[in-house]
Amino acid sequence: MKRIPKLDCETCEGRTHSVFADLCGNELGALNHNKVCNTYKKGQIVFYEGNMPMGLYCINQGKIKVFKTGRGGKEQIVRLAKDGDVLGYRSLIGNEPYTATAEALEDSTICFTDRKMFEQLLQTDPALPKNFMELLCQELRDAENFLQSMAQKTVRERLAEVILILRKKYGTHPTQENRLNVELSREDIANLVGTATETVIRLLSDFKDEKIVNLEGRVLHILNPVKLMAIAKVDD
Amino acid sequence: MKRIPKLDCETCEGRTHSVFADLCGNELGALNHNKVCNTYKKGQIVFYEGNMPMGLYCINQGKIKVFKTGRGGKEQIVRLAKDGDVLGYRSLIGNEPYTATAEALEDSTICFTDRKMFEQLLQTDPALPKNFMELLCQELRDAENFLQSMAQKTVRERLAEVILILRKKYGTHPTQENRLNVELSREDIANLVGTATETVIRLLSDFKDEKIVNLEGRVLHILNPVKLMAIAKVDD
DNA sequence: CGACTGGTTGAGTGGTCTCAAGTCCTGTGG
DNA sequence: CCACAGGACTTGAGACCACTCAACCAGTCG
Repeated sequence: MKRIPKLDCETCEGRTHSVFADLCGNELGALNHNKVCNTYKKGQIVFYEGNMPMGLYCINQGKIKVFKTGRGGKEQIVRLAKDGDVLGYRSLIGNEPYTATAEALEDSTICFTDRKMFEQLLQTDPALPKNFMELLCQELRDAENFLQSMAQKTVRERLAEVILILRKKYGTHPTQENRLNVELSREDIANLVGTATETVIRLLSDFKDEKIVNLEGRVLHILNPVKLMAIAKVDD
Repeated sequence: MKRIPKLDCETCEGRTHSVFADLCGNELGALNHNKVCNTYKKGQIVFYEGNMPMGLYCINQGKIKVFKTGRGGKEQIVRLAKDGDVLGYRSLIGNEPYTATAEALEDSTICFTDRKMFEQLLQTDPALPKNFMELLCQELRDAENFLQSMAQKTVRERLAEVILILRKKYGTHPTQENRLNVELSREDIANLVGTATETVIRLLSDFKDEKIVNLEGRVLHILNPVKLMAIAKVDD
């Protein structure tokens, strides 16, 4: 992690689609004045499970995984984040220690505002609580949907679902239509699906044999999204 | 379901611990004026997955399960509710169809306020958005914790965890210290744990043999909570 | 009294996990 | 440039947890 010169919220690409989309000039100014910006190298930790949140993280650029660590050290990824997403607000609002750890999946730049600023913004801007409520509702819906998948689907079905979720979250490569715009290790995929790494490898290999995806190392192409949806048993 | 005379929010036992705890006199009056009250018999549906929410439900008295229905009709219970809890706010705030069905676990009385009133209250009372944010944060944390359990624990471990969750949520019988204050069918327990009914029966029977619980039909006594916690691998 | 629902028990199957033995990469230092 | 170490990835074999299917019992209701 390394401090870098302040980025300007005003021109931040991600912000326009974020929970801070409709901050007015004054508030933006205050936010700009208060925050600090940092870069994180791939693999570096943004915050640790168990620590108290001191403020809010906003991703300017990059990809982050948020995971809980169980007995035996096995990770369960509970959220994925990208440019424009905020991090750590769950524990900040609930005023409790982080229940998960956030780690950079690739080199990322992330801004930080302290708790005080955050609470002040929450009070001055009436749209902000509303936006956060809606964000929380979405997250909760996603979590409950995935909970159901965990409980009722096979690993094969969940893997198909996860690949579709990755496409929805991170989209496809700018120039290559079918290429997922994120590269995860087999282990990360397993920790997302909730299974063993070996099982992911075997099933991905099956998908490749069935011409549903193509694999070149961590680069994944979706060749047959329709079939993938059929396997995942999702409708959208 | 049957309409009953209006209950008074002012004297509602549950409200004092609820998200509406700090409504002022004016707002309470408006709420009282607007709402309607109904009784639901055990097994009756409060709202259906897929329908649009028309307002907010507040449980005056009773117990409710909220579940999602998967292919093959298998239910996954995603939430349990009791006196003082609000229902259906997730979809109401998110302005989307219900993603789950709510059904009475026992005879219950539930009040209903329409969307308009709800939105008005949300704007007039600054504490309300805050309370809902905190509620959503809790729910999200619980959902993520349970997601991890689903992914990493065995059915036996999850069953132990669920029994402890039931105790935490509904408490114990007024007169019998160890007796769970809720009676669920084996199938409901299975739909909570995310397993087959037969598996729940076998494992509960194991717990009984090990003197961890006692069973008389649906009445469950926790004889050895320490051992239960050890099995569930939880800390609190 | 049958029909029905909820609970229980048994047998067999198979999906997934674990363990173990490699192979393939990639970065590093000589 | 090569050798090497370490991590990521792959493949195989065996074990077992949990599911499904099926039969049966107990209580309840019309």
